[in-house]
Amino acid sequence: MVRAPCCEAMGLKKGPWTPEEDSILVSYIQTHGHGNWRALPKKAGLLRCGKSCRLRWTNYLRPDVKRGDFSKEEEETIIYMHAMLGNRWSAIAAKLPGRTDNEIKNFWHTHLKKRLNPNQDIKKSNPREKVNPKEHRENTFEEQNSPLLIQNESPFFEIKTENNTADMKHSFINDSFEEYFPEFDEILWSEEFAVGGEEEDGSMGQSFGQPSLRNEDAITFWLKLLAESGNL
DNA sequence: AATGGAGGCAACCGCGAGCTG
DNA sequence: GCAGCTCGCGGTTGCCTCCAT
Repeated sequence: MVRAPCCEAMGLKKGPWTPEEDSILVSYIQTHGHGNWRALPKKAGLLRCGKSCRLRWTNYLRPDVKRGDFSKEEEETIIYMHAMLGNRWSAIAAKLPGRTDNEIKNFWHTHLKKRLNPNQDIKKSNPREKVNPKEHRENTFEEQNSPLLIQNESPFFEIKTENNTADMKHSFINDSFEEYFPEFDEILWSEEFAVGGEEEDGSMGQSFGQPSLRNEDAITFWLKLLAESGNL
């Protein structure tokens, strides 16, 4: 398959968006809808690629995007969802109306990650060091799929809040997940783990497909499995 | 007041999935 | 079934701001 050339080939603009560009994009979409993103910038008269327009719209210009600090509830939701889903930012964002995956991802990396793993602070000696993306993806498979368990080597985690009033300690194995997120299984099963949804290791989809497992049982099963593999 | 490092955030890149002809 | 295209996602980068010295 041949990749469609992106922006740079056509001398299109990159970098931060100006207020003028924003207003052009907003007014075009409000009038015509976004339709085909690739064709949009040309029609709207923007020197940007469609990808850039889509990103700008979905992350910042959409009217329903919520700006500002994350609430305590939102933080806790992110932490819990991340513990369950790993770096599935879009799935986590689906649980937080008005928040975008990019925003959540940034928030996680800049605030929550450190708070949850103060000792495992990302190697800071050379933060801009280039990493081979391919290699990186392969190496971080475990982290992506069971970050909580890898990071803490225990099926527990603590949420440290600024005033420490909401410190929590969860046991995923013992607590009822639905207690915290009654509607979560809807996302988990309909969006994320529906037929063949997650098959990087070649087994997940298959096992999740087992109709005899209740949702909670299945979650428990996978958490136990991940916990065990983390101790190997 | 100048400067250098660290942190935060907006934006880009590359890949895979899904759709269509 | 295949090729080409678009879209969405997650990882990464680069710039800007803030703060300590």
